[in-house]
Amino acid sequence: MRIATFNINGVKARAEVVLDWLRDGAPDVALLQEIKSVDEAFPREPFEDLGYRVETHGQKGFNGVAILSKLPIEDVTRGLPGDEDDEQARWIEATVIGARAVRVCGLYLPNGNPAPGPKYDYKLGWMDRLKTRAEALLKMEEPALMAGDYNVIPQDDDAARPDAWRDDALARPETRAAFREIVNLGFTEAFRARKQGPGHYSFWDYQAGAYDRNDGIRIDHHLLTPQAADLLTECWIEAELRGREKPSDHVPVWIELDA
DNA sequence: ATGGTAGATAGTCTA
Repeated sequence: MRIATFNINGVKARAEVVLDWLRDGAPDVALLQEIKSVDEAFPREPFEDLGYRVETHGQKGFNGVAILSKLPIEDVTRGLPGDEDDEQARWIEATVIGARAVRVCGLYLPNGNPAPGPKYDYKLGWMDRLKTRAEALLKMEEPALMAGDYNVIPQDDDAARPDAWRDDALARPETRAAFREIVNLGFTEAFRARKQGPGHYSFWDYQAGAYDRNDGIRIDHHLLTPQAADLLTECWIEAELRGREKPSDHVPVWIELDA
């Protein structure tokens, strides 16, 4: 089972790019972030025509997540638990039925800038709720993963210019600590389980020729429960996509599970 | 120091 996470930065603007990408790579499951569309406006048909079930959790204008799956899916839930008043569409879950059943959570973690401030408080509060959901996933003792745009640069190695991000909401010490707390519950960060060292990025800003200068950051991650980590065979970043026509500012991050 | 770009939307907000 191959699963990719991809912040597409708007499904209306990116539909053709994403459809071409799906035709080329044919992931079994695609977790999409920043669909920037309400559910009713998501262009389901061309995705269904490629053999994907389409489950969306959108809102007007911003945010929004989706799960596309070639495999059967069950028990879809929307919204991160823990705050009834949170109206931002940033979380969707489903159980994907392959050779093994895998609980798949797609997430778009708040950016949090400017920090400090109310947006940063919302980010840290959201991460606290994420930790609670993560603890519950671990207790199931089944293959499960949480993947998406975390808006977290975990370590200095994950940025081309770490000093430029030092005070940013994506890299502040409180952000990194909250991310570590979740990982250290017992999750495997798939990419770092497969590859160490600097120079691996999943996002390049549209501005100032960031991609041409390889001025990137690695903020899109797969966190696996121990039972899912046992099934991990590969993890890779499809950086090449950033250099094509009309790209998203993020690129897909893939994992392959023996499931 | 500022502005540089992109998307959704319809004046700005988010990133």
